[in-house]
Amino acid sequence: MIVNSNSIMESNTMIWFRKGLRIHDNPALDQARRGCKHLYPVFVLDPHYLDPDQTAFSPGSARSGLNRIQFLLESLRDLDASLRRLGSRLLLLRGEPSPVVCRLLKDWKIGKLCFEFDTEPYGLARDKQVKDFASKYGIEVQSPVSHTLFNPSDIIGKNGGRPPLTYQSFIALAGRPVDPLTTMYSLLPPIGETGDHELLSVPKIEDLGYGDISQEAFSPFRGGETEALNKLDQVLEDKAWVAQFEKPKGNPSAFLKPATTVLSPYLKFGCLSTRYFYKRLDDIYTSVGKHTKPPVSLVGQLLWRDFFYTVAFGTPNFDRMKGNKICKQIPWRENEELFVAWRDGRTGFPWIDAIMIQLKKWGWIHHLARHSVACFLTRGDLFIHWEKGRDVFERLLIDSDWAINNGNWLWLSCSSFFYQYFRIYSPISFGKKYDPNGNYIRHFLPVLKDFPKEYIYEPWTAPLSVQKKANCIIGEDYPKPVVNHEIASKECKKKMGEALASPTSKINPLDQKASSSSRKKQHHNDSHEVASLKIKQRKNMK
DNA sequence: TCGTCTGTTGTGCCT
DNA sequence: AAGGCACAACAGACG
Repeated sequence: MIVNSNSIMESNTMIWFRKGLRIHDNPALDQARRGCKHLYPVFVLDPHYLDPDQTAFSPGSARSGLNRIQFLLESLRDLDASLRRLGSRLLLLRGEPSPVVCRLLKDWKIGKLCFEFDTEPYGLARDKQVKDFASKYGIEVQSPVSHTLFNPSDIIGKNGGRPPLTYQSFIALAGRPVDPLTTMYSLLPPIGETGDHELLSVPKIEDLGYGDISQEAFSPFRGGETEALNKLDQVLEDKAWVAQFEKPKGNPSAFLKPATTVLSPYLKFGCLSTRYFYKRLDDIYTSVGKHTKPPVSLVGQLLWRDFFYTVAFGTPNFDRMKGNKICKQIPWRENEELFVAWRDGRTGFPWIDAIMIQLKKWGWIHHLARHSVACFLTRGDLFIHWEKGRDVFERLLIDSDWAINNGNWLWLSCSSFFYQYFRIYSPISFGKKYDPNGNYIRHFLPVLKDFPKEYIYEPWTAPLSVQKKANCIIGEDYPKPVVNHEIASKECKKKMGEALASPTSKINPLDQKASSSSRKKQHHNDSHEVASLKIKQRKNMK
């Protein structure tokens, strides 16, 4: 703790925005604006996040698809506008965030630095550099936890130093979250001298070197706190819907009016405070009386978010199979061809492909749609590593969130939390039960739009005359299925059963040395199974 | 929390 | 008035 002896140092404060791109319920901002003469609101544009990467599989940077970059820029534009209304503005700089912030701290003679605590490994490493620098120069640092309902450290502490691994145990530890701040600002302290640092205005996506992007379909969801609060009001208007919300009952094929709130991208960037959202929901529950409960209710969804944040924070290598103590070790297979077919929406299963196209175009898909394609890629059909799928989601989703995305891939692939590996989503009947006419498929896969509904989920079974009439020949205009679901899912179940029963599924190659003989044996079985599956697939293609 | 398939039972409506 | 029919809701097997 730095003593408040140096009034010159005290007078300059920096609020460093990363997530938490909002004014409302922003503890870091609130702490920053107190008792300072000059307030410097900073955001650092990271070239790795923004600049085009030609080697990536979709338009975007090394770290993000175009839709999420767009969402971030919109959020920054909105934040800047809000700050300007309060007599301030967003100071935008470009470069690697930590060194840039350190330079600014020094050049602007900052006495106090505030930023929202970030629990992700990337954020922790980034912030450590800045904290070390600050402590070296006697700069006070405040980093309140406000991205989640609870402080993951508190929950882990209450649980004896280990993160709770079930939702119910998490709930038992959590209690009620703290109330959001309700302070309304009319004016923030002014910005001081900024010297010769180049301050940018929020770039347009065209300014980032993406050339002609008019061909890319952009997400229908706009970023920013203003948009978030408007959407929240819209969602909460229908109190009966809010009170009766049950997550598993949503319709994944609804896209004109999605079955969930689609507030996740705003939570991801902190355009919407999760504590404020919680409070608003709680008020509705109180006024309505009868309402659904966790885990299925809307509040239950916020708690799921905190659950995954907590486990992710307390689990080393949470985003990997190897070295991850809570992750089953499963001999996933390598198959680039099948993986690329999945990623690019060319599996030949219209339900799967339509979802992957919506993901690419919108940057958002329904929760159960995520389940469908994740199951298909991993334990359901292709038996490909969940990390490969995780990477695709992480890039394309506008709401992609490190803890939640990894948590759900662990869940869906039966690698952690959930192990009912024989519960496999059918790539044919699951979608059909919600959307028998196939409107969702027709919309996202227009090549199939004239297929009769009898065949639209399994177009390869349509007689050639039907294919001709629909102007879409399977194998030419739309791919044949890459696997036979009956056979592939049976193989997967067999392999999952063996993998989960095997003691090696618990052995963690980085922690414990598996005996070399058992490893060899496992590898042998693995390649044998892949070979036999390939033969079967070839047979089915005919 | 969030599977699929099949078979049974119950319901509403028609003739 | 009883039988036929379609369909929803549910239960159990499967793995």
